[in-house]
Amino acid sequence: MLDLKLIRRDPDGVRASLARRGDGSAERLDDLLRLDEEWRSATATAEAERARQKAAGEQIAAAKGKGEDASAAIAEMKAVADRVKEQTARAKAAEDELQGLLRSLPNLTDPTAAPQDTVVREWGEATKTGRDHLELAGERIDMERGARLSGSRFAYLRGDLARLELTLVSWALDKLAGHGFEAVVPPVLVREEALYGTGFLPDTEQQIYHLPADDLYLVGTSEVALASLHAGEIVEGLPLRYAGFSPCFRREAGAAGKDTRGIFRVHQFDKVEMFSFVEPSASADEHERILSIEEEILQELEVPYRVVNIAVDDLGASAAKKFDCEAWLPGQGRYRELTSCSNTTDYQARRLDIRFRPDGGKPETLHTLNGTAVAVQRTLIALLENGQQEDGSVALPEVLRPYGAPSSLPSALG
RNA sequence: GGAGAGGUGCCGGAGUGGUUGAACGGGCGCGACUGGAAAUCGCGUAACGGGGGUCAACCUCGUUCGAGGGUUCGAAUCCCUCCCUCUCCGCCA
Repeated sequence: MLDLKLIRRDPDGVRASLARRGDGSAERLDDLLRLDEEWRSATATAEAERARQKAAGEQIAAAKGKGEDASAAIAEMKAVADRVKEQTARAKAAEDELQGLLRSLPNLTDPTAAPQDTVVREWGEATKTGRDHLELAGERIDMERGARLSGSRFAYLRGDLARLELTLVSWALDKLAGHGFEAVVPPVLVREEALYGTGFLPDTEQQIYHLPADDLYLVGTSEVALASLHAGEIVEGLPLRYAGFSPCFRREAGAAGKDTRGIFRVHQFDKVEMFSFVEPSASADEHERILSIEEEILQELEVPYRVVNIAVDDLGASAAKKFDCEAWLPGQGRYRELTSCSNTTDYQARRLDIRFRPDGGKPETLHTLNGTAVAVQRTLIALLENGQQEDGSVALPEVLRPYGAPSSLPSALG
């Protein structure tokens, strides 16, 4: 949610920032300003009536206390009470409409968010082509039985690969702990408020699983649960950093026919996610910091990648700026998104009412950021395809050895 | 799933229709006392919104006693819905 006071102070600046999204949100600003004026005028009227009512109420109380008859005053107050009710309702209606519009607007855009997708840098040799992850994994990625159980886009991870997931996660959590991120296993079944608070609603409803019998939603990322960790709080000790490990659920409606082979795009996957709560002045640096951790992870996993500054018209509602790390996948012969990190500035924090107290000052809305550490399924693809040998076996990165990974996975060919 | 109890300020805990933003205690801050400290005493201790303002640490009005509705001249106190916590039984990883 945007800061209403900022919109009042600098409507043109806000309009220009929103206009970069090209989604029509900038055009709704005039309506918002009009509603704001209406709300303020209605509020002033309602509060003046209310003040009169309270003052008269005290007199009635005082009179009764002295044993005097207050029935005349009470009769008179009925009219005032009606007027208070009427004006309060008017102010509430204006406020509801204003809030509704305000909540529908996406975040402002960062001036350094790119006009078009822009490659920031590349790392590693992105030249190799070869077998894809399904050929290399064999039955260790079991799509057929996954589909028999749950439908398309579901898979069993078996044997070596099931073990490798745990290795990756435990390695990642250790690494993140070294960077100050506390490990968290969050709930993945959440209330609607959490999705509104993080800006996934009303933005991506077609992606989200809903359980109507209990009115709960399955999260598409632990970002939702991590952001809500401090909802409604005035937190201390910034920066606060969390590494969430959880399954993620996505309906992938609208992605029919896209990435249908293998586990690149599935309805359920596991992810280690970074999430930071920081002071506003620190969020740009934190964004770079999270990006550098993502790069460190890919480098240590020996996966060639490139960093892309994502086009401003392609950002989700809550992000002011986003980087993707795209890994080179020899099976596809191209770069594909593996991880991603966003600076959501104060957008989620305002919706979730998360603040901090600056030195001796009044509470202020803080900034939140999120980034993928390890998206397990896609990382497995990258490891399999980049580590593949002539004979179909797969060399694994050295860093995983201390966590129990073998130096290579046996071939599934044969 | 069944049966009860309860949600009040930073914390504990009063308060069942009328100057209650909220007794009392604790914590915390400032001051006094002290060579210093403890103890003691005094004062203070929220957030949000509107309006004003030398746009500020200020003034003023309003809101907030889990959330949202309702009754009433007036609600923390009465009614309804929802959320949460606790206890007992059942069930279960």
